[in-house]
Amino acid sequence: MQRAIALVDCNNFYVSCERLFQPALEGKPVVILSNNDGCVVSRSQEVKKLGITMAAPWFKLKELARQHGIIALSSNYTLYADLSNRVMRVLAQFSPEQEIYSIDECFLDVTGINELTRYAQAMRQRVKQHVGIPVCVGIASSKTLAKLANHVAKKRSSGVCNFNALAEDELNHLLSRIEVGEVWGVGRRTHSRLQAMGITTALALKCAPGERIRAEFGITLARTVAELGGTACLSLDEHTTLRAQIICSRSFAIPVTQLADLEEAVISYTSRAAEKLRRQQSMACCVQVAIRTNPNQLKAPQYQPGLTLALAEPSDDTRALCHATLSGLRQIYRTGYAYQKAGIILSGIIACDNRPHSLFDDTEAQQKSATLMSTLDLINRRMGSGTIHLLGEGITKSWAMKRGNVSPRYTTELSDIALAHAAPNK
DNA sequence: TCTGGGGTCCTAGGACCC
DNA sequence: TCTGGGGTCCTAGGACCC
Repeated sequence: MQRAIALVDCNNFYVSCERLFQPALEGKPVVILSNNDGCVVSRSQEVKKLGITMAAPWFKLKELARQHGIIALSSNYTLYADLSNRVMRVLAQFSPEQEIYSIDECFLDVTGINELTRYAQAMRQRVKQHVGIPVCVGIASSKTLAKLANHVAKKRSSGVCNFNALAEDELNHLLSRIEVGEVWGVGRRTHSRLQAMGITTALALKCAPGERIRAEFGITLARTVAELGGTACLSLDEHTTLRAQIICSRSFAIPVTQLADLEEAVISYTSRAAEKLRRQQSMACCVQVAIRTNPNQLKAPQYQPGLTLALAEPSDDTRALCHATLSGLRQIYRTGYAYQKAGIILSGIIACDNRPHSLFDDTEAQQKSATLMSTLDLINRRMGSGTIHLLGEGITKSWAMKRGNVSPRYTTELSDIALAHAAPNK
């Protein structure tokens, strides 16, 4: 039986989330900005038509935005994450095998289902009805082809495209009209190298000699070529495994020069990462800390050090992890630089159940730590993130990022719901 | 003046071992 | 002066994704 993989992708996800709660934004050009209102991370259809690209720096677009009356909102990840969960729960009803690939898309194994096109229409309708977010569905025999089918679906009013229902020459005709850079796994670098070889369309890549691709580009692109030919090389990953690394990094609202401010930031990021670590019931063996100056500030002196440290024993205790990241920070910090960003990475991640035991384990201290951490997590979940935190995180956080125009957390914060109702409907 | 954040996979090269 | 071959493990860096 032919394998059938569906890729369901939300349309302009962050913009659609905002429109759900501010219907007045419907039909207007809207962009959502990254942290610090730095660049564009989601665009409405009207904005895409103006030629504004993904990740374009906002400050360069302000004049164009004024001319066209573009509405810019700061990103509100709490809201987007909550709506994403709802979309994914609805889609899970359509297949027992679901891979949540990103905040706004998932793969579903729909092998063996009859009338796939009608089935895909049912997905769209149910998500629209239950959550209010518009989605498009692409179906094909491999994940890479399903991504391309979705690309085609986005341009159709039906919002659905099923490659499995097409004859070979019909499919090839569609692929011949898609630029090779649109193929999943072909980034900027590979795109220009392929073009230099005369491979400019998805069809040309599908027909490229596998061995030459393998030799010149490596195994990853060779798999992509096989997938374009309908041979599934990538399986659905149902995320039962632990994350291999947990990253927390942010740019500052203003350049930071003092060690004390960097210390506050690093403690705060380590605390967020430690929460994630405990949420997946795991411990880390290594921490990495990195800071950097602004690489776009070409004239300023540049410095971007990083340091990885092994912990004496695996830990999920915020205090132990902060102790390590702070010690790393103090080793790499130098005066005389204007730092723009700091980040930490937890790695060497193992499940708590697999923690190695040693003769010298202090069981009592370990239990105390576990109790303290789970109490901390419980309070922060109930009372709001950051209710209890280490004092070293700082109170004022002068370095914290700026978000000029953020919407209320309509679905997750009681006080914001009240605010939403009190606000006059302009 | 102002350019995000969080992740994965692959590869090359060094250290080390027998 | 001459200085093997093969294996493993780790890390850094590159490329990609959304």
